Amino acid sequence: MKLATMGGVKHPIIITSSALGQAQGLSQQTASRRLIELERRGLIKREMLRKGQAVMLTEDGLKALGAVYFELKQVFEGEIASLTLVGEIFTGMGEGAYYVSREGYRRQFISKLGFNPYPGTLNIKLSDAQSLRNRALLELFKGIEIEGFSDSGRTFGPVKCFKATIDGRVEGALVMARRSHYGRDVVELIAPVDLRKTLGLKDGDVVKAEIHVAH
Amino acid sequence: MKLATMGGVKHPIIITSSALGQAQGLSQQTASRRLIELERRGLIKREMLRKGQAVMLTEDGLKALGAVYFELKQVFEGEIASLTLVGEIFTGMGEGAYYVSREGYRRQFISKLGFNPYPGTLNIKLSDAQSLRNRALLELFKGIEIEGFSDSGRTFGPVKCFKATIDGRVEGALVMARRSHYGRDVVELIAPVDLRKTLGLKDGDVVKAEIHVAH
DNA sequence: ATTACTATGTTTCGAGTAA
DNA sequence: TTTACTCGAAACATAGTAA
Repeated sequence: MKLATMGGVKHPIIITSSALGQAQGLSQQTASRRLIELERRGLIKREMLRKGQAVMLTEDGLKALGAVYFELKQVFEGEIASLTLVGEIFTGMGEGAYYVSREGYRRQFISKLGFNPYPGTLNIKLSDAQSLRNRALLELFKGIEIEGFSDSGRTFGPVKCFKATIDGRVEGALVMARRSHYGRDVVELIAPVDLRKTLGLKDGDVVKAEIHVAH
Repeated sequence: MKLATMGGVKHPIIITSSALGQAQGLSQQTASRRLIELERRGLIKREMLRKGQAVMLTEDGLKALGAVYFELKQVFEGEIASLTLVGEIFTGMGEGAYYVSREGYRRQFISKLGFNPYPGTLNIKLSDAQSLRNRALLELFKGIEIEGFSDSGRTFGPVKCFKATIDGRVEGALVMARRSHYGRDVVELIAPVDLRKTLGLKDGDVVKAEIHVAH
């Protein structure tokens, strides 16, 4: 938490173990040992410098902190209903259309999301820090589970979904594969209609998705 | 936190020490000891019942939890607006180093900014109109107050600081003396490291500082 | 300068158990 | 049943110091 409040979420912070200890009212040795332990647990990444070290939270580290934040948020503000993601749309290589139209998935989309998805996904590259944080928080929610299956010798993994309102106008869903072909800063949306056409979007346009997270 | 998430904020919750321990992956003894300690510190109120005890957070207990919540909120909601200042660096007459390394200031920098400043300041002459406007706006924010003090017959005045991200890489701070030896178009930055060395800067180079103004 | 190891002291934990 | 004490064990912190 101290590292996060010092700014180690966005950029690495350059700090010495003794300064970190001092900031926490602890010794240099304890700060050093804790940094080692956090690194071992994969919660931070470190790089040693001549004067101190560059420290930054990992995705897992931010997630662990998010779990605490979340619990407290529920105490102070009640349940969270939705998270907003903002980013630019871009064209993928058509894998989205392929997966979405697999019958094993399509059937579940219809029964669990309540709509027959248009064969294609809208790819969004998240741009701002808030969206990246919200994307990390989404990992903590259960969402709507789409089960994996096998089809003609291929296996298709399980997928987690969230209902979403896209640009305040279209009801669709966010789909998150356990192992995505994109990085953590990309999300994919589906809807009963062709989102590009319906919303009049082209590559580079900014789109906003409100993700509904029934707890 | 566990007691709060169990509902002990509004109404007392009725619980046994062994159930509380189990909920936290701890023993009955530890849960009991912790309840005693929380009560001693005035963070909870208790009433023993035949089967278990009625436990509720006090005002102080909720306040203590709130302090943690707000710190995390700033990490995740980014409730910190920021202003960008751009300008050319130049060499002063070494006064910066003198002031920064006064123990009366240094101690406060460590406790209030979270780092031990490198003994020297990076002077920036603001070049564009936007930066000059932002510099003026900074006067309106409270910032982080560094108190004045006396040392061997000399008085050192109060200083206002803002945490800052310099060139998107280093976390430091903007320091603004109430009565600066420079004009309104000059700002001074400090950081835990030698900014010139770390960022590879020389006189005349343009540097960008993102000033965080706690809301 | 740093980081981080070793040794030692201190705090925290839980088994056993009294009330 | 409970709560909570005692006490040995485990975890954690810091001083001293090597690299």
